[in-house]
Amino acid sequence: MLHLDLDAFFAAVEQRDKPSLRGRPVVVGGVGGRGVVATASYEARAFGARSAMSTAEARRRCPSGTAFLGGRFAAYRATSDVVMSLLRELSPLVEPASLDEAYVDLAADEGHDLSVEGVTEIGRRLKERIAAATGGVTGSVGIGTSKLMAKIGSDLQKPDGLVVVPPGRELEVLHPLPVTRLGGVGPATAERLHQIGVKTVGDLAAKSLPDLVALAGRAHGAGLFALARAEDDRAVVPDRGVKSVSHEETFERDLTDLDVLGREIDSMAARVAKRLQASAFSGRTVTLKLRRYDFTTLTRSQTLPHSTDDSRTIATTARRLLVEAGTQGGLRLLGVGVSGLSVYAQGDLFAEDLLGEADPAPEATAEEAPEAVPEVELPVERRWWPGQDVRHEELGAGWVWGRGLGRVTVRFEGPRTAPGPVRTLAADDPLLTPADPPDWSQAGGGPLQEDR
DNA sequence: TCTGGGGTCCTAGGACCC
DNA sequence: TCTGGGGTCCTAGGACCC
Repeated sequence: MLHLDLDAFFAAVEQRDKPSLRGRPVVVGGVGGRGVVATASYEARAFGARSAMSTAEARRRCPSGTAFLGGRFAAYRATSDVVMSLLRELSPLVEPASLDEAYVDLAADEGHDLSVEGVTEIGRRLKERIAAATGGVTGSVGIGTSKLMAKIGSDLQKPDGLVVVPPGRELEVLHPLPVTRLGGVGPATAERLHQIGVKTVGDLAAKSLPDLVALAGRAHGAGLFALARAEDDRAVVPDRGVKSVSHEETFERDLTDLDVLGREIDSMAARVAKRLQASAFSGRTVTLKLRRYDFTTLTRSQTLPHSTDDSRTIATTARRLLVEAGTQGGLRLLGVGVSGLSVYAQGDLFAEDLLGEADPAPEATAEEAPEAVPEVELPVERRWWPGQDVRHEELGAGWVWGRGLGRVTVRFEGPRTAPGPVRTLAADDPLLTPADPPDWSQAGGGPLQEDR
């Protein structure tokens, strides 16, 4: 089994596409007042910036000149797709765990030499090919006899690491590690384990199955008992079906007004419906998620008699659940989700058509979706966000560094240019427009990164 | 200027059914 | 004329992952 973990992935893509940021601290995540860090570059980690930390805290820790960027998920997905394709050349059994992580069952391809030397060479060549194909994004690779050992291995020498755990050596690698390195041991389980004197995986292995079941529940307890012994027969599942679709939003300020919140629900329901329609799914259970002013979080759900992918049905249900739950004290977050998904959808009116005919139905509802999204007039500088790709008709391609007071600051550079100049423009400059992510690949077949 | 957003899985109680 | 039992569905919440 091989596990790949791309290093500080979002930040690495930003540094690739923005030459002026190479070698400098970069933080990617929410850039608003209530944002948190998704990824910090290794330069930013040196100042204490960490994933899941509030962006405000990361700003306090990092020096001025640190880039704080919102995410460019289209760019991350495109790079992730390139990497996943390389993995699929190794084996038909590839399980992406996220944009930046995947498991590969090397044994599913009979051509591989699965000796320690053989898999080491596979890992080495894979890392080279990834760096070359992505314009320099690096990854850490772990290889072992199970998903557990592969994942542990990829974590041991980050960044740009390669660790092979030879068969038979699992426990000597595993037992000295802190229990928190096991997947499934988060803050709550770690705290309870510490209370019974368990700090390392070796400590965990000394506990009985009934003790662990009492501590963590039946499934989780049995899972911990097995993992502590390096017993792990979890298979690589190439395509885990989607189980739910949701959208949620934390507001800049807490909201109380039912009309305002209702419009937020409409817009979130429209986004969820659009994604359901795009994937030809619909679902029966609508869930509303609320986070109150004091951070207490609750969900309310209703299962409908028929599957739906209709934004109005979703919105109406969610609005009803909001009225029942109440907005007392103010809400900092609302979320709308649909679960209980099935492939054929659109309620019983259309179900017959969809099942019976090749033509997958005129999607009238899809065309109507935008009507539910109110086009709110934003302050002119709010059109721009840090990290965003833009193009200026005279100055060329660049990205947004900052904004405010009716102005926007843009650095004009791209993945294949030298660090470029900065210009401050009027936020309503008609020559400035949002742009697609830049192309980092060497389309003309020129020298690749590895030649440097 | 504390604490995101997208998910998954598990547990537990009550309703309901045979 | 004390209280079956097992399975499924629904709802809610919690833990966890990246």
